[in-house]
Amino acid sequence: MIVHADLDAFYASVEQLLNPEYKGKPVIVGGLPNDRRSVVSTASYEARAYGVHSAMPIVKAYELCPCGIFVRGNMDCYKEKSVQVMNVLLEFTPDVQQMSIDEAFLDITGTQRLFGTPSELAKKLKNTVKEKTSLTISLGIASNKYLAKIASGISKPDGLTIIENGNEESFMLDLPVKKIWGAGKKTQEIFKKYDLKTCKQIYDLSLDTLVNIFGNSFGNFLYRAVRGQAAVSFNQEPATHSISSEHTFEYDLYDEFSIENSLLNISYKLIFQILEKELQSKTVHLKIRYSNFITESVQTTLTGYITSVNELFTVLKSLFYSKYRKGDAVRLIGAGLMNVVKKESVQQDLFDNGKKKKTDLEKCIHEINKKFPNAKIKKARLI
DNA sequence: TCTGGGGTCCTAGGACCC
DNA sequence: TCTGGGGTCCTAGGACCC
Repeated sequence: MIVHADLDAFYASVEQLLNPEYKGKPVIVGGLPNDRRSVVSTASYEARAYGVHSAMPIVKAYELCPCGIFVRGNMDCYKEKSVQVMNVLLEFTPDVQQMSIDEAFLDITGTQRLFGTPSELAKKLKNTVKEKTSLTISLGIASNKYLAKIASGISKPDGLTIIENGNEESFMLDLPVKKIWGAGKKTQEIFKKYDLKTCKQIYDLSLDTLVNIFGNSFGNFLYRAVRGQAAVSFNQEPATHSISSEHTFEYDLYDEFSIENSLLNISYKLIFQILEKELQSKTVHLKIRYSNFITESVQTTLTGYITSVNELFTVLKSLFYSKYRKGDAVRLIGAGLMNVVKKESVQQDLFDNGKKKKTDLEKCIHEINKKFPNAKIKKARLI
C-alpha cells in the first residue's frame, strides 16, 4: 500500500503560520503587485476563491484580488518546514520517498499492526502532521504510486481518497482526461483534437493506436495509466542530475555587458552549489530567451571538470556569443551544469594546473559570504 | 494574463565506431 | 566506390512537473 502525501497550498500556508495576521486571508506567494514579470508560486485557498492560481502573472492576480497579501516568499523557511513534515512522515515508515519540497510517497505495506487499516493510519498521519507542524495535508492511498498521486489530488485541501484493492481500473475509467497526471497542456490539446474526454475512451483504443498518436514512450504510458497500472519509470533513480540557474530581466536587455554580468552572477551561484554539495560536471548549458519568447540553448562538453567561476564564466561567454543574435533583446538568460556527479566517485584530474588553488580561493569566499551575509565578496564588475 | 525558476525525461539527428 | 547494420554518445528542443 502506498500513501501519497501532499501539503495544501504549502508556501502560502507557511506564510500564514509565520504571520498569524495572514490567517484566513488571501495570501499570494511569488511577488509583489509591482513585480511586472513575476508569477504566482502558491495562492492560499482564500486567494483561489478570487480565481488566482499558480503560474498566473502577479499583475493578473492583483487585478483579480487587489485586497490580497502579496509576498515574494522565503525559500529557506519553506525548506525548514518541509524537513519538519518529512520527519513526521518518517515516524510512520522508514520508506519515505520525497518527490518535491511538499510531497512524498510512503510505503505503508506491513504497518497494519502498528497503525491499523489504511484509513486509520491516514487519520493518525494527518493529525500528527497537524499537531507537530500546524499544517494540513491531503492524502491519497492506493496499491501503486501513480494512483496514490492522482488520489491525493481528488479532494483538497485536507483531503483523503482511498482506492481499494481491485478498484484501480474502475477508478481510472471514470476520470476525465484532465486528471491524467503527466498529460499537460499540449497533450490535452491532442485529446481534444481526437475528442477524447474520459479515460474510458482512451481505454478503448489499442496500444498500437496510442503509440501512433502519442509516440512510443507516452503511448505506452497512457495505455498503462488508464488501466490504473503503475508508471514504469516511477520507481527508479533519476538517470542524470543537473543544476541550473536562470534570470528573467525586469526589462529586456540589449546591452551585452549587462547580460555578461548576469552570466557572471549565475556562474557564482552554480559554482557555489557544486562546491557546497561536492559535485562535478563537464557539461555546460546556456539558455537565451528573446523578447518574443523564442528560447534557444547551446551546450558543450569539456574534457575536464569545471573548477572555478572564471572558467565557467569564460565557457558561458563563448557559448553566448556563438548563439546570440547581436542586437536582439534578451528576456532571460540562464545556465546549467548537466550530467553532474558526486565528487568522490570520480577520478581527479592528473594534472592540476593550479586549478586547486582557484577552487580553494572560491570555497573560502563562499564560506565567508555564508558566515557573514553582509560581506558579499564578489568581483568588482558586479558592484 | 504577455507567460518564474528548478528540475527530469523524451525525441531526432549527427558523429563516430566496429 | 554512391553506400549495410549494430551500437554509443552528444546536442537542441520540447513537454511536463512542482
